[in-house]
Amino acid sequence: MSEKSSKRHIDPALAEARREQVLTAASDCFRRKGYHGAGMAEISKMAGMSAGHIYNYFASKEAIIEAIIENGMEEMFSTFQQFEDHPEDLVTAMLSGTDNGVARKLDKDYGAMQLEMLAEAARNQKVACLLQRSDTQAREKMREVLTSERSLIKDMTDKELDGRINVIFSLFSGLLLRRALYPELQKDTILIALKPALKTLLLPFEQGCG
Amino acid sequence: MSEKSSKRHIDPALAEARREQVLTAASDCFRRKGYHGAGMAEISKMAGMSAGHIYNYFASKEAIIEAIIENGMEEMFSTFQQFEDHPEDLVTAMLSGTDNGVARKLDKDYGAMQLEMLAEAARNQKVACLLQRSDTQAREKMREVLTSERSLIKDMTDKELDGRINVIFSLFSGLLLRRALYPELQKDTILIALKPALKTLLLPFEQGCG
Amino acid sequence: MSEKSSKRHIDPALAEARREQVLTAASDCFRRKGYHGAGMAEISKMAGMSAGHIYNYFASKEAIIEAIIENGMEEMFSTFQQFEDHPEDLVTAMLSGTDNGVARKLDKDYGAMQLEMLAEAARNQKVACLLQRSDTQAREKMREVLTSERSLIKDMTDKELDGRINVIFSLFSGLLLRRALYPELQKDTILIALKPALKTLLLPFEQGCG
Amino acid sequence: MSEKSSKRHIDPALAEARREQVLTAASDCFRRKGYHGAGMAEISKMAGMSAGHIYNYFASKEAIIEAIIENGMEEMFSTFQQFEDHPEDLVTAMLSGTDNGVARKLDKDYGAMQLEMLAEAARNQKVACLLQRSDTQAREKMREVLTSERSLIKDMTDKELDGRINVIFSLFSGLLLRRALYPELQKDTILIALKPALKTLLLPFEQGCG
DNA sequence: GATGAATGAGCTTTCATTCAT
DNA sequence: GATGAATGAAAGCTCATTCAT
Repeated sequence: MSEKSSKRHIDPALAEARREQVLTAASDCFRRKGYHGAGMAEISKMAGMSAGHIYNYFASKEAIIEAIIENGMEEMFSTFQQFEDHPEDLVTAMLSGTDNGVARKLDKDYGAMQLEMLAEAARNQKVACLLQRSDTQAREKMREVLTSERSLIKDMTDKELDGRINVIFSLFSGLLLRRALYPELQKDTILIALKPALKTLLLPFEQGCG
Repeated sequence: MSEKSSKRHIDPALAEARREQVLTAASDCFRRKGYHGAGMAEISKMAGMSAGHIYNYFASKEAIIEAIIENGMEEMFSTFQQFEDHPEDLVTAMLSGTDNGVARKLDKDYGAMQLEMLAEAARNQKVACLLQRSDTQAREKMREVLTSERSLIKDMTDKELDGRINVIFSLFSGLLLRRALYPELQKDTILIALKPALKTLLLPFEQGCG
Repeated sequence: MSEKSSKRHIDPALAEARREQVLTAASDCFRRKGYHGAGMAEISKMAGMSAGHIYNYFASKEAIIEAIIENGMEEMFSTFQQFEDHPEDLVTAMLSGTDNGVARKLDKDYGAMQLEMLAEAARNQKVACLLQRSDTQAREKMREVLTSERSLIKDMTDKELDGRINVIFSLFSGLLLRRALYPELQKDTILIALKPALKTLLLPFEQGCG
Repeated sequence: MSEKSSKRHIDPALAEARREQVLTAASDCFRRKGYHGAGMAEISKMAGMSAGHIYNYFASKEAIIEAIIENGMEEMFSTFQQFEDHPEDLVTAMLSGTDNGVARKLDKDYGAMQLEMLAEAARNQKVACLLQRSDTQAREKMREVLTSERSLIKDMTDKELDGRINVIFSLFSGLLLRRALYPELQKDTILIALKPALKTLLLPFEQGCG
């Protein structure tokens, strides 16, 4: 659970700065070489400190990727935050938010790191749990949005709601793989088809799609 | 780089059989343990030959996974093959094929290996090329289907077509990540929302979606 | 329990020879540097093989010292074997056997290795168990000798017998420490006092010692 | 080699107090974890000062154990001190003192540390010298006792005296090893046989032992 | 063709020690 | 005097790869 080494530091600001150095360096290394391919030696060199010293801030290499994931979780939630802030109707809000979402998924570095973590999750229970926890929270936030007063599909069965949410998430996270498999693909090309699909998923199915 | 050892074999048929033994064994090991988790010792035991002997057929461990990807390309995108075989109308065909597609994406070991390959593509040019080539072929096959006579959207701009195809692919491949992030998710829950979304993507957008 | 790596070897004679090489080298290193002070690199160099290769014969560094102990146990039993082989009366037999026993305890290398193992036993449960098992077997062998027909103290209480055996063992094993603390001490000087003490411990106490 | 750091201290009394803090803490740690098992971090925490600061008082970790041995010498062999203080006859005095001696030798932590030092002596000349010097002093003290007027064996050859002293020491120090090899052994069981053996060693051999 | 013994570079991690503050 | 951040040289161990047979 606790990704931090239990060592006490006299200057917490310095310690936090050092932790950030390590996380930044490690993210970069993992992205380029993968979790298993990146060695502590390389990470330490890039972080500008000795390998041994890293262990004053992180208990293990595994603790480093866990911290990276936890950092990433907060960022993910900001995506959903904007839906609540918008006073407009939900479909419009979500569609306008989509632009940013697509751009992020198609970013090479962001995507590589996400894929690396997902692949690691298949073999590493701890990593899997962190990612699943994060995903569950994101789905719950989404459920709140979709069942709020202004939602047009607020009176759905739980199961249908679950299906819709997961397909929406699938749609977005699948873009990660598009980037890997078709790097030249442009955001606006995607949006041509993504917006109608999303609209379908945010409105009652019967409505006009017979 | 080259996935085959350049060694000449006196009995090419035997050599090919041996290569198959190795690929079969390695696929199984990689699926269960991951690329990094599976060792040559384990692969060689399962392939029924010595570890050293494998190097008469493959230049390296990396060459093995490259060969697996190459072999696996057809299967990987065979989901779309069946669309051509069906004489019915396209939407129906695709929806009926969806069942199998979803099931496969939700299989744990299959998904883990796919993710591992995709993550590897982010840092291994050879792997990336193989996967991209495979994806390109699949998209072209899809394009043929969607522009065939029986398609309802055969008169689209290339760009819109490209967008639709990529979003459809996104939708399916995103399920890989759903499996990793939400293992309890059931196929039928997904289908509730997946089918309407797919229908939207296979019909003209104006038609009934305001 | 099993001190051997589970790896199968096609030529057991070669494997056994390699194991011996390692055990000989490791004994020497442990003697000179101690268990913690001797590194696998040094052992492997002295054994004439790579460090990695040692792990084909022993599962860990700990397994090596365990094997050394187990080898030493057999040797220890040969000391007691001679008591049974002698047709003479017990006191004479044991006294004559004492010469060898003293000589061995005073041997520098033998003693250093024994001490190293005993010190390790204080922190390492596995090592402690092996040594204790060995000691228990030795005490039981001794008990058989002392309660055999020709023994003059065969009708003792168990407790007194236990006391005598342990004091005899103490007397001999204490010589290990004499060697460390007083290296110039000669065997014949020891024997002057050791033999009468031993005689006391092998005869009824009342007999003439009032 | 030199157990003290050569650093000059402005307040020698404070420096000495700090040295004692370190030695007390280190003794405790070594006793519980062994020389190799105890780290400077742990010692420094227990000593109430920073790890780095210890190096103002001791040149190295090794210097600490050397100082401990030097400090501990008197206590280590104080068993024999009491013989001089007793006004009674020697055999009685020694036998009564035996109780304490046995108890101490059978104490687990005390014994573990003694063994560790003795093992260390086999490879560390400085440690060996300190221990040998201490042992020599103890043997000389013993020699004085055994050649005092009240001793029954005061007219012995030097060689026989040396033999007797060393066997007596062997007998006691061998108990250290008994504790390691047979932890359940009780003090009273030992004493049953230890006392007669000791008596033999403190009286002329001819007297009643035929 | 086939083996598996053997290598050696690499891994993560630990810890005695140094030194700027 | 005193700190603890920082170092760096090990440590034990793994494993893809090579090669004599």
